[in-house]
Amino acid sequence: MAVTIRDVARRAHVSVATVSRALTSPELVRPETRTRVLAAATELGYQPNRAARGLITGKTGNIGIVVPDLDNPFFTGVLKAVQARAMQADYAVFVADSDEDPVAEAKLVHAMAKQVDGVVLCAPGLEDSQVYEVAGATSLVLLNRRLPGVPAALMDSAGGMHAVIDHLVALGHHRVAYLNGPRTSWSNQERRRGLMKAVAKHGVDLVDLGPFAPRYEGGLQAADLAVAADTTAIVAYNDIMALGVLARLRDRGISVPGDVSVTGFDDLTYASLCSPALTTVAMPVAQAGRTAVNLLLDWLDSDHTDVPQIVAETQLIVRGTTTPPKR
Amino acid sequence: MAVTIRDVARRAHVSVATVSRALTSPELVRPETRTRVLAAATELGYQPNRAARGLITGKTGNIGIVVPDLDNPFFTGVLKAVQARAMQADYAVFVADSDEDPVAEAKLVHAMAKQVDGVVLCAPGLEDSQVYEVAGATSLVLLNRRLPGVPAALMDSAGGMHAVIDHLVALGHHRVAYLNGPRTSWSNQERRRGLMKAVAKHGVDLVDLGPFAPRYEGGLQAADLAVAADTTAIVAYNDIMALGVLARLRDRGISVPGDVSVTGFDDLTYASLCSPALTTVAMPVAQAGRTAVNLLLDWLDSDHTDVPQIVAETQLIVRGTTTPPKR
DNA sequence: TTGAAAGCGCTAACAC
DNA sequence: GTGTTAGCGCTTTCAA
Repeated sequence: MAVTIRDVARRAHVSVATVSRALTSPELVRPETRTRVLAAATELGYQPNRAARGLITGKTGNIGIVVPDLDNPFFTGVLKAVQARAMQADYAVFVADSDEDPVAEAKLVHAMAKQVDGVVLCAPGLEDSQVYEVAGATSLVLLNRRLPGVPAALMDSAGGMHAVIDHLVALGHHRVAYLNGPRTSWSNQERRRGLMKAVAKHGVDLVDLGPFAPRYEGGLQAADLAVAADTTAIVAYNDIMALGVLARLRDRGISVPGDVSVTGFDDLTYASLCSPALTTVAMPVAQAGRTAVNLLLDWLDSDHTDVPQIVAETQLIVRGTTTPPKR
Repeated sequence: MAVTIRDVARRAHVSVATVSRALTSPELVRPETRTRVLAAATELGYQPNRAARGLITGKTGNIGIVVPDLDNPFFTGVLKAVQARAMQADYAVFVADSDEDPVAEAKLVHAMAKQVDGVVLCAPGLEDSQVYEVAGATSLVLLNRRLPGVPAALMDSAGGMHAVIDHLVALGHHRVAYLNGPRTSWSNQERRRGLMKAVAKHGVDLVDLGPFAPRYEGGLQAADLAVAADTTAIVAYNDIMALGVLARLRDRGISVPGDVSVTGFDDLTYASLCSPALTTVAMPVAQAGRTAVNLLLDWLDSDHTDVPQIVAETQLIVRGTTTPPKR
């Protein structure tokens, strides 16, 4: 068995209470005692049992994150930042992958609830009411989704999408296809909102396609529909779909950007490695991940009068898949 | 506060002990009692507190996984499978990212040790002695690394690299550059082992370059060196480096595969989306991830006489970046 | 088959 | 400033 607080107490010739205090509230013990306890703890290699501590304090020192797909670099980008920031704050992190299934998303939060102080939730597919329901089980911070009363780390997708249309219009495009991600996804709604606003402003002719699975395969499928609609530019819901579109167009001998311009969204690392490199919108995932953890930690000892929702800026990255149309 | 075992006991008109038994050792209670308890538990939405249970059983119901880089799809591929398999077995999973730092890798395992029943360790940079040292802290399964006495989920990288050379030789290449990953990495050693064997067998002229950082930037840097060495084929340690090589060659106006053939390793999804698509070796990451969890779970209730090390097969994927050399 | 009670490792009153 | 003690939610003897 591992070394317990009792072993340390014995070794330092004090009571277990003093050891506990020396470790968690140093100001409550005499400096010399504290030193002695700390020395004993170090010699023994003592590590407090967090589960036992949690049982009594009600805090676990853990946070959770649930994401729809760990194969999607967008979410692992968030995850990486979340885990880094959490570790810095001395929290450990549980991950769960819902496999894009809303039912699983809710279930996973509930399952985690007992073991964490709060969770960062990336659940684009969950209904609002469901989100409120799971919010009852544990403290929640939403990532990339805004809901009244729930803290959130957001990214300005609408603004990014507006910039995409501004860019295409500037190049001379008038007829544009938008490849929808999942209809109910907050992310898709936001992107579409920015799109519609820009489209209306510029009087662009919009062909609204989909919804498609926000995956490579979805792009493969969407490409043919977009081509049939005879547009000069294809705006994909995200990079992965755009990559699928690019692959399909290449297979069909349709040149990008010669015959058609294509844009993605997210700025995944690998999207810049295609030839031509993808024009896309950079999402500040790392920043949002860090922010989410900060919000969560703040939320845990706040009176909840103020519900922070922080928006990080997106940025259009113009690369090789967009040029003026031929006709 | 959440609903406890006491609430259930009260509701079912039994003692807490009976509730506990009904939930964990059904055969010890009368069927009717059991039914009554289960009903009460369901009505109340009771979920046992795992921390409290762990305190007494010594098992946490959690496993950990530590990886060098959550931005690397290779590791998130493993992670996804690990988490899926763990959830299936009713385990929750902790993740930690060491940021490629061996010191952090060891520290993270120690930090996790108290909260998990075991950990899946992806630590290419850790020294053997360090691995044994952390193995003292908790049950370990190594991923993609073989060490006597420690269970491991392996992939036949050496075989995959041998197949790469066989392929290049068959195309007519005689002078090949190998771009090393980190020298001390087990993975690089394995790949190099397969390479050396094949090179010796075929009498290929090998230019051994590096080590380089196993990242996109490493490939950027390596490309120029490989070109200067005047080889007809470049074998990269992994796909990410190969992607860097491709980008750099494109920038320099060197055609692939016209002027030089390039191969990667790992078969990341996005490696198939470059133009031309990358010839590479598929690593069975999902399979290895699942296997790792299975091994860990088995290990937990085994007598440790048998140390399983399971090797999954790799597969050469020939795509567009390899052709016969011009000269 | 069930209940009473001890106790896992720890923190938080409450005494001193 | 420090020790004693109760008890967090649960499982597991030990009796009945």
